[in-house]
Amino acid sequence: MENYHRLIDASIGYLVGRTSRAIVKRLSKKFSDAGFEVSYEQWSVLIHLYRQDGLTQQEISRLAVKDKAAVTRLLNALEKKNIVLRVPDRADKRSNLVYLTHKAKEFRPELSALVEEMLCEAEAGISPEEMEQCRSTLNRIFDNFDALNTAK
Amino acid sequence: MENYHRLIDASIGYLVGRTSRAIVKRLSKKFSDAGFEVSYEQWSVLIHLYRQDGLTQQEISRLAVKDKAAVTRLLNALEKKNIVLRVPDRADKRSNLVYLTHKAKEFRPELSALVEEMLCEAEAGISPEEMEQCRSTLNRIFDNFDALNTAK
DNA sequence: AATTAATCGTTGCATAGTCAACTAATTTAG
DNA sequence: CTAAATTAGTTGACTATGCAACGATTAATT
Repeated sequence: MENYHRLIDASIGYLVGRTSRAIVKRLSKKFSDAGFEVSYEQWSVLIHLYRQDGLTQQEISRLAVKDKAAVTRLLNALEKKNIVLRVPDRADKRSNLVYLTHKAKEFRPELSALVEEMLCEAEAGISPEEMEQCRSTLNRIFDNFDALNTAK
Repeated sequence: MENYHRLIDASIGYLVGRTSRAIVKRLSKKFSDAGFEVSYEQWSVLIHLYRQDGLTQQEISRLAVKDKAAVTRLLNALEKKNIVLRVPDRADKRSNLVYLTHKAKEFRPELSALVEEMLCEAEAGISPEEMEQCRSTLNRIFDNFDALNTAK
């Protein structure tokens, strides 16, 4: 009977899919409860800018592992809320350089704290070694697909 | 500097998110290349029906870990393509029982084979023990969030 | 038995993600 | 140096997701 187990409950697609949705749900709730008008996905763009300001959209797309069209729309939302700023690159007129506003810098610590909270919730009852092992395996799986998706 | 590492590259949200998207992308390509008009998400509903026919939409929603509105729409798409069939439950007039059509049963082996292929690609160069460990950790993480998301 | 609760499914609204087509700018080849 | 190829970003079309509100039906209370 249980030829299905491998295709469902034990399928890595099922496991990462539902975990991903649960995380988005949890962090979105934390953000909105705390009164921030930032979605999880918008955060996933912001965090790269917090690490380094003035990236092009292409760079953000690559770092966040999202389609450049998705990045365009996330930035539209963030720009409308005065959280980021697009500045045309004078050296290459095709590019925009994306900068954080003062407002964005101001609430960085609070957002980071909420994300830290979420990460702790995720890891409850799981040893650091086990988490590290899991991260490493997820990286290997992603690399396997990345090679296939980009190559062919 | 690298306070950011934990919030980005090593963040479980980042890792499961990008892996999930890579899997959806890969399997969608496999399905469409093979000429099937079924998306990954539609498959994620179908698979539960292959295991057991005649579920209610509520049951599918719970099994697939998706909002019931999402299930309604996936079933609309599947029904339009004559892959599933909604039958009003005579015992409880609020419910529909969802059945597979002959067509769906016919292409089950081929779809399953493509999913198996994808799972093998995912696990390339990773030992069975490591995969099992990863699955177990992902289950624990999901359970952590599930408790929080449903409880509060 | 009648009112109140809860449940099943649908719909409207909002956010995301991808692909393909397109414009504008830049780089590479001939 | 011009023509072709590449790159950056935007837009439109399509799919998927979740939340909240709703009507219909069933279950629970009193």
